[in-house]
Amino acid sequence: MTQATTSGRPPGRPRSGVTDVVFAATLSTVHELGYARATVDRIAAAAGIAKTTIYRRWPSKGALIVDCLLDAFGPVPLEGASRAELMSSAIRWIAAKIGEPGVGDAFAGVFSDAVSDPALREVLSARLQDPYRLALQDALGEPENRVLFFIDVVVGTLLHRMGMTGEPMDDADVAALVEMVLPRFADGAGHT
Amino acid sequence: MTQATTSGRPPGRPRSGVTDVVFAATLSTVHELGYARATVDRIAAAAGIAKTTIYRRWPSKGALIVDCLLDAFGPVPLEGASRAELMSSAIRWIAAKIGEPGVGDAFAGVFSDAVSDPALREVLSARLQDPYRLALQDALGEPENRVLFFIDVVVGTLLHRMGMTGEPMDDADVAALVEMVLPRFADGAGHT
DNA sequence: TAGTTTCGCTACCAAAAGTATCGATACCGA
DNA sequence: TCGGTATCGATACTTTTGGTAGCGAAACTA
Repeated sequence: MTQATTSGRPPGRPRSGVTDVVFAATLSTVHELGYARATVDRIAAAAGIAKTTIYRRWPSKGALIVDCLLDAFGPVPLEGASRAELMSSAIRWIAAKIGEPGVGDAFAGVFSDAVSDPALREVLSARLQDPYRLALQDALGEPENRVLFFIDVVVGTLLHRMGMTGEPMDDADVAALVEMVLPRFADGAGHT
Repeated sequence: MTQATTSGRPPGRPRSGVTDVVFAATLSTVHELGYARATVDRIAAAAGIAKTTIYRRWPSKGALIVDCLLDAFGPVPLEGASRAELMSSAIRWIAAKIGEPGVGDAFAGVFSDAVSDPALREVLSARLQDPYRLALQDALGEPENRVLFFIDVVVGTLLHRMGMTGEPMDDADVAALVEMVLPRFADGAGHT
């Protein structure tokens, strides 16, 4: 529950370690009620803590969701013998993550909020998109604009399906997405 | 200002023809302030009418935006000698429409709201997506799931770019999108 | 025990969607 | 010209929700 007591810890009551509980409560609440009805009050109740405690740690609901998604996603598994395998596994990985209960709704939800909130858009871009963009640039040796386009296509397609149907994309269509994207990225062909 | 007075009109004061003014006010307000700050109050003020008048015609803000988008988009220009030309022009058409001031923001905004509002999602799917889906199925002779996938890719990509950057996709990337999509749709190749 | 910080709790504010009411107005038919 | 009817603008209201303020209690250090 409490932090390690090794070195110069600041005085006062230590913060209780509730981030994991809050993340789990966030995803399950979003999964049960949808993004809009997953109010901060309800998330706090599901986590068994007070709403004010959430606002002591995260400056806004959007920032909480972004952190929650960061925790849910983790690093991209950029593995594969060839570029084709690497990109294929990355696409299937993000598709599977978005299909996990609550994750897709939360993702589409923050994305929606970011449309009319430049500050949240900045958070979303810098905290969530940039790490994956940089990892992809590094692994593929592609310029920034190509990787951004790749992300637009893959994530945009998956979120559009999620937003229009409420369900994640099935395996067959994910496979079609892989087959559509790969020829323009897997080898040196194609450019912007 | 008033309706035609030809035949059996219902008694009472006729509705004033303000839909065009409201649509224009909606787009310009969304363009100026963004989706979230384009409240119904402000839209009504921009249109020079009362908020209650808007709610007499549209049951919700989402329905208003969908109608506004329907009016802004109009029918798809499905023309072109070959399938490739037809699809290419359709993609460029929707990209250009989304790039028009206010349209992209409004589109991304309702889409966002629809994520956590099944009723609005139904409106969005039936009123906005289905007409274009059916027209494409008819023009291309493709099954429903293929056309839905096509729409997911094209619209999803364009909206993701709009949502992450706040700016519509530029011509070069739209061209890249066309080149990516065409080979999997323009001929009989590829299937889900 | 004194000092410091976080805790939960309650109350609160502001914004915005949507509703209710009411007098005024515009149209029809007689 | 005069009722009948339905819409108009205006105002006030309810409800929900993100976010803030203040307070006494609890947890930790020295």
